[in-house]
Amino acid sequence: MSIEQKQNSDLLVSLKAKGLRSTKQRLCVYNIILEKRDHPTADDIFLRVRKKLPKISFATVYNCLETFVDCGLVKKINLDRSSSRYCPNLSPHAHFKCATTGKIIDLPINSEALNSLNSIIPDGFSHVGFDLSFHGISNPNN
Amino acid sequence: MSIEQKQNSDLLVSLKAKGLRSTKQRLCVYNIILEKRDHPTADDIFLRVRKKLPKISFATVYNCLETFVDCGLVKKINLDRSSSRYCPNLSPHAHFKCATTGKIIDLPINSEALNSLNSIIPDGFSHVGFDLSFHGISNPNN
DNA sequence: CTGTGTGCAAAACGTTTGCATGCCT
DNA sequence: AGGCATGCAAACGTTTTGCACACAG
Repeated sequence: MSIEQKQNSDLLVSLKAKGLRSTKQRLCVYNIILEKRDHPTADDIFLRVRKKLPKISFATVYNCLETFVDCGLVKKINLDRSSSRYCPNLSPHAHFKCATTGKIIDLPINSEALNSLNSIIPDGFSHVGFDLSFHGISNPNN
Repeated sequence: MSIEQKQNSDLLVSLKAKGLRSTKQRLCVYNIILEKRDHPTADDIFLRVRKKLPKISFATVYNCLETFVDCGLVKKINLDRSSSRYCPNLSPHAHFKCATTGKIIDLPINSEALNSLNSIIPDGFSHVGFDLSFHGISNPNN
């Protein structure tokens, strides 16, 4: 089974679990997000998907993305007021935005650092999720 | 010297250091941000400032806010795609957004947790700043 | 006086909506 | 066959812009 087929079957399961239909637009958008994992914006995704599905609309891209976020398949990240970006990395991680290259890099968060993050939250607060981003200059080798 | 005078003198020093002029609009916007410290949006600020300066424009509020952010007097926070919010707390802290009340609470970050955050960043990366936010349910007493 | 900051209106930008049509199940 | 998903265009909310005027230094 190819990686893409594996990915599609993940998608099918997740959609079915939510009572959602499998469409070629959803499959294509999902594969595009998994392909480069470069934190594309909705517009980036629209342009890439249109190469394969020239008739797809912007609204459909947004619909698909919202569906995936609701299913927990994709994370929406808002580093600033510009476009939201979409990330298929579901394990605990932070984002580092390089001021020089503009690239966004995933930084894994180990359990020790995760505990430390939890310690910031006062007792009695129920903690559902977090967003952590850094900005600076990444290593030139990256 | 009143707290407001102290605050204004901070602003005057910071503006002067950047070669910027002191205007009644800037003083008023700055005081509004310091007053309630409830992470107001630009629109919130506009409405509050207009009570004191009825002729102020939206563009001026945005200009002031951008100036303050550039001076490092105020932090701009983007928790989601809705309006940016402005925060005068300059010490290291995270934000907790309560899903029930919608309130945003500052959570101080001690030096231990700060070190832990730094440990997430790979060697060779120069780290300029971070943004950390949590969402969940805050303690009902808050 | 000089020119930066302001007020106004319109534009820009990313995203969402309403509605008719298409297609998955 | 039924109804959810799509495509289109227009609307939306937030923020930025261009320009003439005001006022701080």
